[in-house]
Amino acid sequence: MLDFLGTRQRTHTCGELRAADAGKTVTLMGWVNRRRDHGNLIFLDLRDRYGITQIVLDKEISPEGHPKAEHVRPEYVVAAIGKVRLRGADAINPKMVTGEIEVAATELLVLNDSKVPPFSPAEDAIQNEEVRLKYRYLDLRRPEMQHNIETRHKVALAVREYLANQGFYEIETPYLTGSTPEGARDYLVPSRVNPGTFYALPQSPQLFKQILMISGLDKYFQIARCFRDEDLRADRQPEFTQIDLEMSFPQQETVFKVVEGFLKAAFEVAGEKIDTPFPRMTYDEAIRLYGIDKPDQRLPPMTDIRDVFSAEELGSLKIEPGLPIVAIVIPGKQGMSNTQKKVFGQEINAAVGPDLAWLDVERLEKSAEYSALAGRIDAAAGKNCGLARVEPENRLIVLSPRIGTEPPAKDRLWLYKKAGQLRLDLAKRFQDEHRAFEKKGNADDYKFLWVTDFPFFEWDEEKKTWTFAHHPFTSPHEDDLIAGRMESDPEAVRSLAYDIVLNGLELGSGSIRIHRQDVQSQIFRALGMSDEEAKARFGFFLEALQYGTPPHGGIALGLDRIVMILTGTASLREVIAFPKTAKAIDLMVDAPSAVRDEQLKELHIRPVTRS
RNA sequence: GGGGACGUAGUUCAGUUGGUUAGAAUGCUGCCCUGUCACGGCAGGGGUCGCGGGUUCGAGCCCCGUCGUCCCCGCCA
Repeated sequence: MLDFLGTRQRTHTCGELRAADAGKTVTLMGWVNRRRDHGNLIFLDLRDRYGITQIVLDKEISPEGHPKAEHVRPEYVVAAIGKVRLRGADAINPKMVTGEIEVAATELLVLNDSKVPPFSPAEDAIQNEEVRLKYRYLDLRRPEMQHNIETRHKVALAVREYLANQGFYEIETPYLTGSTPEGARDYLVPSRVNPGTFYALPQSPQLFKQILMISGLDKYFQIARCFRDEDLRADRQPEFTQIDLEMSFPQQETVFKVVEGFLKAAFEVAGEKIDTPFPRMTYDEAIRLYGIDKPDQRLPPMTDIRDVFSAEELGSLKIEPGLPIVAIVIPGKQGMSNTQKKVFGQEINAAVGPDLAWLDVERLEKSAEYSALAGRIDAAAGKNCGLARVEPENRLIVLSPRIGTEPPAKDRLWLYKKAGQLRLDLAKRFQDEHRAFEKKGNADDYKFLWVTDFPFFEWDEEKKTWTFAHHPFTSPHEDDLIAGRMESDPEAVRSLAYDIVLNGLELGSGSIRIHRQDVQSQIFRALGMSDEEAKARFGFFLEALQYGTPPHGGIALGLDRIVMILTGTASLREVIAFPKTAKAIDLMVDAPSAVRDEQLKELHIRPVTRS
């Protein structure tokens, strides 16, 4: 039998009563976390967002409430009315913040019952993610998830507050819109009143925020939902949230400062201190030192050690001339048994492939012929990594292209990327030994980095053409424009695009935009895009550009990823209230789903069955 | 699109070389218990071994297919 709430009101939450509250008459409401039945004495742990408080039902104190408590089960919703009292010295629970007190109930209202849940919110996350997602409301009751959602809220609020104080306006942009210039697939929404046409859900508010600058709004931000119909990953959901901003008349550094400011504020509300400003690194440097455009600086960089080899050594070791020789340090990795070394060797062989040779400097050290070389390698790599020495505290692997190797292995970029991948694979493989990925509770836990000077063009191997590396409204370096490199040497043109990287994760990406119509046309021409094509895709925007566009630029950061790092979780699903599976399915609402024929007809859509 | 891991009770898992009636813990149900807090004690119930097909005298176990979840590559610039 359920009780009616009547005019009862909650007086306190389940997380706030302390010893100082002893004697107060209170009304608590919440979910039954656990029930411990001792016959004439029943304990209920009452849970809400704020915590857990122990309620005692004593047959003598509450002859009516006690029998109700006998029938109460986990996840029932109850109201307990009674007096806060101090627990006896031996009954204090030091594990609970409310552990010094309990509520001796005089009255118990059973406000709602519950089916037996498929898993208990009182326990840690179950392995079965399918069940967690299907019963998301139960999963979200777990304190851990409530903490993640709380952190997300606090971060978003801190960002809003910071940006508002810096003079940014929060402005909403449409969800029902046209295709934006990111390269991903669009989610399409059919138009009923315009047969055969579709809206696209925004991959980002890119064009709108630029138009807001043309509109003279000066500083814009939005915590914006974005949609991209691409295959998913642990850190990629089909809909995700960006902290999106744009400002007029900025230099790159102006944008960096704003981002550093709100990140500092955001981390602070999550209880983490970070140092600003963040270091800067060019794209070329990132590739050379880390083999990737999003370096994880919790690990030592790579070193090109070609210079320490003598001509004879290069010859006798059969190393391809003219290409880098890359040394990779595996921190905190030393002693291996012969069996381990054998397995290790096979793993690296598989990872580097047939075009690259590799050697373990420890082996080199032991050879009479090369021990001096080993010392020089060690010194060079150590210096670059800021280490006094590499072997034997750390392990040193050297990677070089075999002599006579064919393209693509002859390409520096290919080699650096391959080495960078190996560096990460090895770091992941030995993370239990070096523990570089574990939080240490200081500012070093968060290695922020600005990566700048991205190449403007990118070679599309599939389409055999140059394509834009960022998006087509990114401004090239003025110097490269002045020097005429757009035509003469497109590969060398740098863009005013920048990424913000944290611990090897791309947090966000932005650029200074093109504000001049003549430059914009030049870019489209360089990309081989005809005036007609450009007009068809972005006509409204090109038109807008011609009405007094101020220099402007901005950035967008993944809110979900920031919260993921702050909560130390391994998947975006842990920080999104209602996420989707790797196949973009919402298991709780069962979306996407088939719709009625009439609905399709109304939308002028006919399904095609693929054979 | 490709590769990998997993799928057995509500949940977490075990299940040997293919061999009787598929087990454990926990949760669940009932009874008992006035100081527990992962309470405890006694008793009980609970299975389409993801699904379909095949091999076999016999399949949770072997084979083929399929579905689902997760991870990675491609993709997402």
